[in-house]
Amino acid sequence: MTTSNATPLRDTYRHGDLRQALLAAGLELARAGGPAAVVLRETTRQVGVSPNAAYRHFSDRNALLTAVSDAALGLAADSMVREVEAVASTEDPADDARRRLRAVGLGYLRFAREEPGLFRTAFSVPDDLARSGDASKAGVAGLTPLQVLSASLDELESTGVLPPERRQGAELLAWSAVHGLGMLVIDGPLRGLTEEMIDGATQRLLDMVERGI
Amino acid sequence: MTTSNATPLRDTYRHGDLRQALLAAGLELARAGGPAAVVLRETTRQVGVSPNAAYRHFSDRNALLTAVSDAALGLAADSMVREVEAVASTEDPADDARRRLRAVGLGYLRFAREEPGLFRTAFSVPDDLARSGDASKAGVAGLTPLQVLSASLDELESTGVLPPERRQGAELLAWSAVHGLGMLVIDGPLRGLTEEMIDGATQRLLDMVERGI
DNA sequence: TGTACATCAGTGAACGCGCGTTCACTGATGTAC
DNA sequence: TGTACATCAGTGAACGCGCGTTCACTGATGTAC
Repeated sequence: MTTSNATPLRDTYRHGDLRQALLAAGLELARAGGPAAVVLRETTRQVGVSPNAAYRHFSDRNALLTAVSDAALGLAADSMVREVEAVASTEDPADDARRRLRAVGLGYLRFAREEPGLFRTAFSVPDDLARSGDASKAGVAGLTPLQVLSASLDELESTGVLPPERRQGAELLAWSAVHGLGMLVIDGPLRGLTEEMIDGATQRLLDMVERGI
Repeated sequence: MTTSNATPLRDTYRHGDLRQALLAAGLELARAGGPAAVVLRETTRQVGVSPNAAYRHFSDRNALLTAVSDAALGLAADSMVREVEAVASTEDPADDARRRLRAVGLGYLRFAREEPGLFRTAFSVPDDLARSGDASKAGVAGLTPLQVLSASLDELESTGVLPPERRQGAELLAWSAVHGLGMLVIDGPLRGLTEEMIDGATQRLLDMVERGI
């Protein structure tokens, strides 16, 4: 099964592009039910194809889930980028950088709250920092979530807000804080909080990151 | 099935205490394989009892998983309490309080790293803040993880380290930071980090919480 | 104290289900001459 | 341009598996008289 994860060598298929169609169907299943809902047979059913047809494009169920998970990470990146781009620039670059870092966190948490199924799927496949910049995990802007965060932290450093000695590894701190709140809010003990409470907690959490990073 | 979740009315059973035995077996399965490994049939197999015997003590598989999850939370609380108790008191109560809050976080992260299967199981059953103090989630000290954290924050306030206006909701901030790091480290993109790197990240994360809470 | 009876924890067998995966195949498409 | 052939995306049928759950039961234990 050499073509399973690679770009197909031909560009004509009976189906059109079954790989893409399966991926899209898998994403919808993940959106509605998280990683466990990405069932190979159901995915093919959605597309209207026999179950084993999937094996032409994915070596097994796990390869499909990984592809769906990567795509979900790309969508998370999109949400983050969208929030960052909504920040208007002023003549105070340091303040802009600060507000953009907050936007990164806001976009991440917005994604977790609006698409909990995709959020859980994005982090359901064990990953590695070394692969957190893979193009397969990038959104439409071409950046992965980690890269969006890193770029924001770079800006924070270059504008003098973040001292250089605190720059290295700062990703882990910001990411942890925001990831933890996301997890606790969608699945965990903070599930029962009202929208307003979550908004408040989010702002205070971003304050903490800004102050403590 | 009225006796499923309650304490049995009789104290003699053929098995001794099947409910407890199933719970213990479920915990071992969770320890090794996370929540998905808590399979009802496998649990009864471990105990040496027929599959349907479990239905005398748990209304269904989900009730068993919930009980296992609660027990795992209790073990997390134990780990936190152990770390807090290892902090020697000095004549500086404010510094003691600070170091004890760090110990709370350290115990939480130690549990996540040493028992990833139990950690994941503890947070696999959707919960509610209102139920985060239930006795079923308490460890040997009688406290749940949230209660251990709250007690530490109370101490931080009473010693004047944490201003009263920042006390409310401070649980969410500390919890999020530490929970996120735990999740990212055991399952997520930070899985590949060395022990030393995780230790370093932990210290910096606790610095951030202390500074930013 | 002895006996008859009720309780109910655990048994044994079976169920339907849906899953992931494999097999031998078919027939539309692309290509070489 | 026409024909023969090779490729290979998708088919149809089947598999073994282990799951959660239900059924009618049994026989040891506790209890009432």
